[in-house]
Amino acid sequence: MTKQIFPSYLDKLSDVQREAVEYCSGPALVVAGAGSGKTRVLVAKMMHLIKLGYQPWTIMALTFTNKAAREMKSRIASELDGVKFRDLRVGTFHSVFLRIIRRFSDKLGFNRDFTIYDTSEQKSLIKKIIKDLSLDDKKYTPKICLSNISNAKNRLVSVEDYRNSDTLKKADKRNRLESLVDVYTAYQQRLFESNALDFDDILYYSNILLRDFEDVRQTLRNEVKYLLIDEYQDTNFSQYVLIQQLMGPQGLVFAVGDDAQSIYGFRGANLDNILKFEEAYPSTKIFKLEENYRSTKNIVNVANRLIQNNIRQIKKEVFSSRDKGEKVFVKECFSEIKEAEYLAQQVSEAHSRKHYSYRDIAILYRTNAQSRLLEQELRKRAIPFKIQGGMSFFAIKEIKDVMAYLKLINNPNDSEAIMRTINQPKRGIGSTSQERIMLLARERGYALSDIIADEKLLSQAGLNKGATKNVLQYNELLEALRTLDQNDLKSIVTKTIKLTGLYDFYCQGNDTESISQKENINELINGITQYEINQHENGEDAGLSDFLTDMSLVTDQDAEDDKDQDYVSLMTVHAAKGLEYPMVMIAGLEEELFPSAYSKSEKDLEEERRLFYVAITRAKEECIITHATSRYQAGYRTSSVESRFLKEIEGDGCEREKGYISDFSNDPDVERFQRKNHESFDRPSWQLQEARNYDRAPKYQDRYEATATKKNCRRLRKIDKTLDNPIYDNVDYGVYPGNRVKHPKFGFGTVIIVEGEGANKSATVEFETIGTKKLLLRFAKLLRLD
DNA sequence: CATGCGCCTATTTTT
DNA sequence: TAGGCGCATG
Repeated sequence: MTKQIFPSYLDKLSDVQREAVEYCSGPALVVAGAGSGKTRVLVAKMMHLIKLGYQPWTIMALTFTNKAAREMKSRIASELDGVKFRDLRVGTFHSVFLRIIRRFSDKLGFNRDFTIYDTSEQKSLIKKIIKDLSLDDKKYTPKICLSNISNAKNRLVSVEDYRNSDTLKKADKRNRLESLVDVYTAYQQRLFESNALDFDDILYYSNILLRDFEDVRQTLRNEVKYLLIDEYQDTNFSQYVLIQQLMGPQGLVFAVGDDAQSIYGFRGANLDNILKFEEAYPSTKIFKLEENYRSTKNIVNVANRLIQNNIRQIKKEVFSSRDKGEKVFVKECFSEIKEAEYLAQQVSEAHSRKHYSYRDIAILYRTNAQSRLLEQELRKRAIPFKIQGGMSFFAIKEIKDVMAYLKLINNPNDSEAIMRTINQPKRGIGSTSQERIMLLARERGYALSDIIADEKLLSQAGLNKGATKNVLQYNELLEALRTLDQNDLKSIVTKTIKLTGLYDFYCQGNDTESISQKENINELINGITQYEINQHENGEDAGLSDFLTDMSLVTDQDAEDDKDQDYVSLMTVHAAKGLEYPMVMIAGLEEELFPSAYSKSEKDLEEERRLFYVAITRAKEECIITHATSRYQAGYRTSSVESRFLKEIEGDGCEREKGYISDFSNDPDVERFQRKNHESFDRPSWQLQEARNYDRAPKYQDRYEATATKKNCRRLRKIDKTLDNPIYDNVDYGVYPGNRVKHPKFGFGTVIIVEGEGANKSATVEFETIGTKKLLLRFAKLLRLD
């Protein structure tokens, strides 16, 4: 009988999957290996709970991407009659809790119409703060400040906590960043004044709401009976505590995740959350989904062999019942150019000979910069492709401008939006005037929105007549925009674009830039129309504030892929998480690249290994891995050592093809590289100033002259004079004349002589003698600078 | 106040 | 090689 209403959702499951779905009497953790049907389990769980009598809206399901949330929602809504989209409390952590914060915003002292600041707004705000506090902007970069603030919030460290923490004080002192507390303090203050939150605040304030407000806690606990969490391995401390506060240690928490796929540590994800799930929820039942339905035996075995090398992980035996399939193939290429040629050729062969569709193929890489050459080679062969990720639509200048005006309609206090729009398009309010306004706001505690509306305040700020008039006009424009009907999205947007003058500014010219700007703006209008339609279909509101809220949480990651188009996908490994392709190619398996040069600690290396694991396990049928022995990077040609991970995957089911050039001196490529390299030797520009940089190996200092500049920083300029004592040493891995190599002791050097053949080459290298602080200082002395 | 040149640095990025 | 940013110039 039940089966008629709930068609076969349990039948489709394996035994373990079904057990996990049916266990509903306490917290549970599902450790779901790659390709083990985790989404299916989550959807089945939801349906099962509804079958047991839970009202749909009492089940909260949290994901990390909008895409995952949308997929879950639509699968449930389509399989269960009578369950409406909007009844499902399924969404990303951020979107679900953003709603909750809006509901209770008065408790936090925020106005209900608060804005969410994106990364670029955060950055621009922090820059102003650094300037205001007159801190050294070489030491206090936006990146450093923001990552510290973000870390603090993710660990639920408030401004006061930060100020009172001896540990943090010591740490900052050690890093000579004593003023970070002040930056954090000012940053929070400014956000508050602008009635704005950043991404981390959403989770942070949700925690505060649950911690400090008994009534909120009670209300929410009554509302949420069961909690489902996807990708649990990627939760951070803030999310971990949030879940606990909401559900309690005995709570009905159903967490699904794979510790082997935790790749967002750099964003605060804490692997311990999944490793120590039982400690947080003592009565937990653990289910392990170990059958990989996605990939062939060879692929699963190779991936297993790799991940074995990690110490911090949950024991499990992932297996495949499929055929062995093709071997995982590892190909050594001479250079990144050869690598790209090879991969493009493989794509083309797979398409023509093996009859793969282009959309069956993905090329993955560690860094976005690697996509360019691949792009070139694919284009050469007229292979259709799409690069996933890259610049997001909302990061485009003209789109940000329009969005800033829209935000300003909604939240007049949004100071970032004011500063962005006040002279965009140009209306004669230059940087001096802008600074004067900001100065007055800061010193006298006025709100920006008050100053721009008040002639007296403007003259008090020191603006001249012309500028004052312009500011007042700008303010009138804003007032006029606010009278528009906020529930007619399309009209408010088109009118905003016209009335602000942005349309004239961007859409008039006939040059390629103007045309693309015009296209982007039209794209925005189309998107808004589509948004209105979708919202109405799902029975949800589509006012300006809904739109702004939703848009503040979308990413390009969420874009639907075109099912009818046939193209090869290019993306970073991070972006590939959760996806699968019959054929996967992974490029650039070299030390310093994959694993990244920035991942030196054991912990970081384990994360890189997991990243490679994610990459391999995207493949269903075939996996090709490449590495180059020489790579042009950041302006230099460098020799690369193959990634340590390649050794780790060697064995059954894995085949390698190494060093195909034995006599490089006759290879036209080598000659070309030498020539190219010679050019870069002669490049006049090169770096290294400032004492703080001395401990980093500088580039190309075979010949330099030292000069002192005003700013107390030394500049060494290239002169035609060879260093007295070049160091020569042998390097034992594949190198080519003219390449730069790194020696553990001597730093960077240039290959001059290479002996031996094939993979057993060794090289004599001339090393720069000033790779370290000490040596550099000595060098400076030599030139009578010190 | 707007524009252009030269200098500097250079991961990954679910929200 | 490239984008971003600060400073100097018109």
